[in-house]
Amino acid sequence: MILKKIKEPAIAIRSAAPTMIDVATRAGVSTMTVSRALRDGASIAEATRTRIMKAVEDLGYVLDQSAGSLSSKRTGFVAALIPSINNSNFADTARGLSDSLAGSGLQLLLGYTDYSVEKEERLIESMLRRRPEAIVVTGGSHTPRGRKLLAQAGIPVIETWDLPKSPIRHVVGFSNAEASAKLVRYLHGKGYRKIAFIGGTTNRDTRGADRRAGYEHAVAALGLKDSRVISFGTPPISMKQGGEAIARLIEQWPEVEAAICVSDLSAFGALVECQRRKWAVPKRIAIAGFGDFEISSCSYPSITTVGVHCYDIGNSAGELLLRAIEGERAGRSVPAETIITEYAVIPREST
Amino acid sequence: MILKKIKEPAIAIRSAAPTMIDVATRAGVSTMTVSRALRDGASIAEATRTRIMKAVEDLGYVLDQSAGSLSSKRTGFVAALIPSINNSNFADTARGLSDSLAGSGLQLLLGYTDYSVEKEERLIESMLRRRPEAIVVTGGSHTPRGRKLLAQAGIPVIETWDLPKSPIRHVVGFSNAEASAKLVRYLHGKGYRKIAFIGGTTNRDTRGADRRAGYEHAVAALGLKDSRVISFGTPPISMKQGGEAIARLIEQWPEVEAAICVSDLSAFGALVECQRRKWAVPKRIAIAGFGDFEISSCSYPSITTVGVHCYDIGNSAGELLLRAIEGERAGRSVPAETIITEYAVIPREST
DNA sequence: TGCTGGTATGTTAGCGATAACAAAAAAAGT
DNA sequence: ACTTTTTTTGTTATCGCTAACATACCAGCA
Repeated sequence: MILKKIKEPAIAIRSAAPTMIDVATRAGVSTMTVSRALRDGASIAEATRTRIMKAVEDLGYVLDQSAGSLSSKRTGFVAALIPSINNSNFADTARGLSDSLAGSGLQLLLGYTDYSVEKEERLIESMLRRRPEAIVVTGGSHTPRGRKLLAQAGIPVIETWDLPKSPIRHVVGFSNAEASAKLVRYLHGKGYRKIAFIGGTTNRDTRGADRRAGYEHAVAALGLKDSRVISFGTPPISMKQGGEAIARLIEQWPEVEAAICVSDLSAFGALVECQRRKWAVPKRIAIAGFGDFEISSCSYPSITTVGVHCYDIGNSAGELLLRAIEGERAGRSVPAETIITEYAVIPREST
Repeated sequence: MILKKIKEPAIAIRSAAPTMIDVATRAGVSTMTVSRALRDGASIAEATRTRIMKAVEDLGYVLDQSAGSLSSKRTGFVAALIPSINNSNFADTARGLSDSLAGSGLQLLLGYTDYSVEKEERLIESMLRRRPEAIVVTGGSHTPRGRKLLAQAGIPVIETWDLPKSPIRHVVGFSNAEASAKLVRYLHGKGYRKIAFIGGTTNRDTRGADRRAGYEHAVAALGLKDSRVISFGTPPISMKQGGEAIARLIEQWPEVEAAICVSDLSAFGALVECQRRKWAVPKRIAIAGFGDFEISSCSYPSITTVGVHCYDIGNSAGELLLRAIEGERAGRSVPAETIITEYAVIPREST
């Protein structure tokens, strides 16, 4: 009889993962003391802490944060939505964000929208179900419902990589149109007059669309008569598509002197296509990209581009969001902030 | 008196985000019914469901999954650790994983280890705190404690991108050493005899180290007297470092005929450096990479490489993990599985 | 009319942790 | 020795949801 009494709980306890109660029992303290020992900053007698840690180690216990966040009302999540995980620009932003969060105990919940606002809306909702303490999105274009969800979420919202006309709250970005226009003016200053733009076929990539708009605006402002736009491939366009696009460009407008590509990847594809066809770059045609990917500085000839501080966008967003979270928790009202990140035309050998 | 009673809760309730109780009250049902309405597959009268959805809409209610997972014991998380978020190979794997999870209701918790097993250990622990239903890691090298945490977690564990000697449980990958050896044999078959290897300085990138080992083994097996290894830069080495490395290689062993680079990025950097120095590729020196990044097919000349099915590694890992989760929940014992993914030498212009 | 078998909804009791307060123990001061 | 203060630990009551079981309801049929 006594034997049975001892045996049963022993078996029952080992079948499932240990909980804080198991640790507390083993260390001879209450769960609250265990909870305190596992977070830093709480006042615990050193001997007790050691005893608890021993029990934790013995049982292989790992704290359950979902349970903790339910009672503490802090999930420790920050949600971030980027268009693509395969684009080194956005990956850099994610890294910047992740790095700025390190040490704060916040964990990044990453989602990728595949450049679709509909997918973004679904992601916003599924992220919000996890009760993140802040959310970072890319760009200022959202579905009406997505926008509403963000606005009503009751957490800091940061839109990045763009300067939306009517931002939801905080912004960390720059004007893609203005950056693109700056590149046009740079080419104009170098003497090029017949300047073309290569981009994707749809406006799915809103930043790409903004760059095109900036190009058209700048070309008109400079009094260059015609704009020459090649739209080819579903955004984001690849290296290969950049190559095909430049072939079409030269076929359609043989007089063209320079091409601005929507991204460095397509610019590199265009450059290589020119090399294969023995069109000298920049003599026969100059090529410029956007984004300052590693490849633009490494190719031969190296590619003129617009340097964007991708990592900093993420990093600044992270710092802004930490400030906002802390402010809101302290009951202060946090004013909407817009951080404009820098960019610059980087002249290289291809123009 | 009565007025006060009515007012107070009204004020109190509106201050915070609405909970399921608010929705239930508004729709005139119990929270259980709301809970059922918000998940599919439950038997609910259509009229009731409509009424509940209306209340959800009116209140802007979003389900709290952390609370739900506490009681249902299912968090809906899958953790995945990759070395770098900026490497398109691993990003592809993450995408494959994410895609295979879509529709299952599972969400990816991504972490990057920066090629460090120590950082991996910390990440494993912080991921485990979120009680993921499965965990995917890159490679078979872990700290002893990391290994123990994984083994004791009580969830399916999948090691990827490698074929570990003693796997923890499931594996989806291939032998990097064998793949690298295959590339050596391919070059040997093309008549190259003085073959070099370019990689990083440390073994932090264990797959890179395996590739070097495979190279050395194959060179010895073919009876080629000397191995020529250039170690340069902290892994993962960049395009620029690939360029510097090949310059050193030619300086040190001018007789060298072919170079295998640890990745396509460094191979591209090496290629461009050769072009700048007017060393013909492949005539003066042949160059091969690893990974079949987009750049290797797009560069001019295009780069011979080993094609690895990165996306499939992630995708297969996802499918395997879904099976394992389902099996464990059904009480079945799930046998350890090893899925070997394909790879192939892709001959191109650079060799 | 009463019984069966299904569908639709409600009730109760946690899930595993932490906040907020309470109490006990130890240290310090007089 | 006896307060007073500080440090350490414990108690109780949730957090917001869902599992498991209980019950009400309805149609169909003998």
